[in-house]
Amino acid sequence: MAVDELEQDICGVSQVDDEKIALIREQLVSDEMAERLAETFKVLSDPTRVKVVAALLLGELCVCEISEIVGMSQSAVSHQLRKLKDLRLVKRRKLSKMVYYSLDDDHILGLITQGVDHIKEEFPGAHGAFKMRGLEGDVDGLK
Amino acid sequence: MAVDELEQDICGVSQVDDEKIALIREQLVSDEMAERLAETFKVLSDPTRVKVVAALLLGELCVCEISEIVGMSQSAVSHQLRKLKDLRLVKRRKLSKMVYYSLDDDHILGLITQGVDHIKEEFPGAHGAFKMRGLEGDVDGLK
DNA sequence: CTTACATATGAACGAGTGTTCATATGTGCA
DNA sequence: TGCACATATGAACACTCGTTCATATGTAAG
Repeated sequence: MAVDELEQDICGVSQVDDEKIALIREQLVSDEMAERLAETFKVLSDPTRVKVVAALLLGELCVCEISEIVGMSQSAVSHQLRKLKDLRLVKRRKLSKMVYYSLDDDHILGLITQGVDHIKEEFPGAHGAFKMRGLEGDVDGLK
Repeated sequence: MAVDELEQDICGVSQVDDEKIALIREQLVSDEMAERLAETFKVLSDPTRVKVVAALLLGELCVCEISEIVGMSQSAVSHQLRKLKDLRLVKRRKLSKMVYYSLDDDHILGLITQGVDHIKEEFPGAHGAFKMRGLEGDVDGLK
C-alpha cells in the first residue's frame, strides 16, 4: 500500500502523513477497548495479586489459605480478591462459613504464560536465576 | 494425593492444613518472579500505553506520529515510551532526527490477544459493542 | 441469645503514577 | 554559527493505589 512506502516521510503536518495517521486511527483499538484492556492488566500489576492468581492456578482455595500462602493479612487479601473478582479474574463459591476462590476462565493462565515467556526473553540466560515453580512444571501441563 | 482429599478441612492452624499450605508455597512462583510479572503487566495498565502498543502492532512509528495517533502531547508520549522501553516492550531505531519505535518481541501481541479474549469472554454478547479494530482483522492474521 | 470463626468493608495514611510545563539534548540545514 | 525541528528529561501537581486498623456481616455451634 501507499502507506508503507510513505513511512520515511517527514513527520509533521504534511498531507500524506495525515492520511497515514487517519488510516492507522481507523484500525486502532477503540478508546473503550483500550480502557478495558488497561483495567484488566492493572489488576495483574501488583505482586500480591499475581501471587494470589498464581496460587489459584494450582487449584481452588479459601481466603485464609490464600492469606497464609502469600503471607498477608486476611483483610488485605480480601480487598485484593474483590478487585480480582470485579474484573472477573476469579470467581467465588460459598460453602458454609468458607468462601472458596478459583480462576474465572483460562485466559488468565494464558496471560501469565505470555508474561513469563516475555520475561524469559528479556533475560535469556536467566532461566535458572528466577524460580518459576508451578509455571513450567504442573501448570504448563494444564494448557 | 492426600492434599486434594483434605480440601474441606477447617481453615486455621491444623497440622494437615499447614502441610497443604507448605506444598503450595513450594510450587508457587518466587517473590522475584511475581514482582517481574507485576512490573510487566503494570506497564500495560494505562489506556494511553495500551493505545501506543496497539498502534505499534500495526507497524513501526516515530514519536510525533504516535503522538498524533493517540491524541496526546509529545512530552507525555515520550515519557510513556520510556517506560515501555525500560520494560522491553518496545525498542528504538534512530534515523537522522527521528526515532522510530516498534514492538520488542511478539509476546506483546500474545498478551494483548489474551486480554482481548478475556474481555470478550466477560461480555459474550458484546462483540459488536466494543470496536476492536486492528485486533480481529489484520493483526489477528499475524498470529 | 451468646460465642467463635471466616470473610467483607469503610476510613485513613503513605507511596506511587500520569500529565503538564519548561527546558535540555541532538540532528540537519542555511 | 545560527535556526528549526524531533525527541528527551526534570520538577511539580492532582490523583490513585495498597496496606492497616477497626468494625460489620454472616454462619455454625453451644
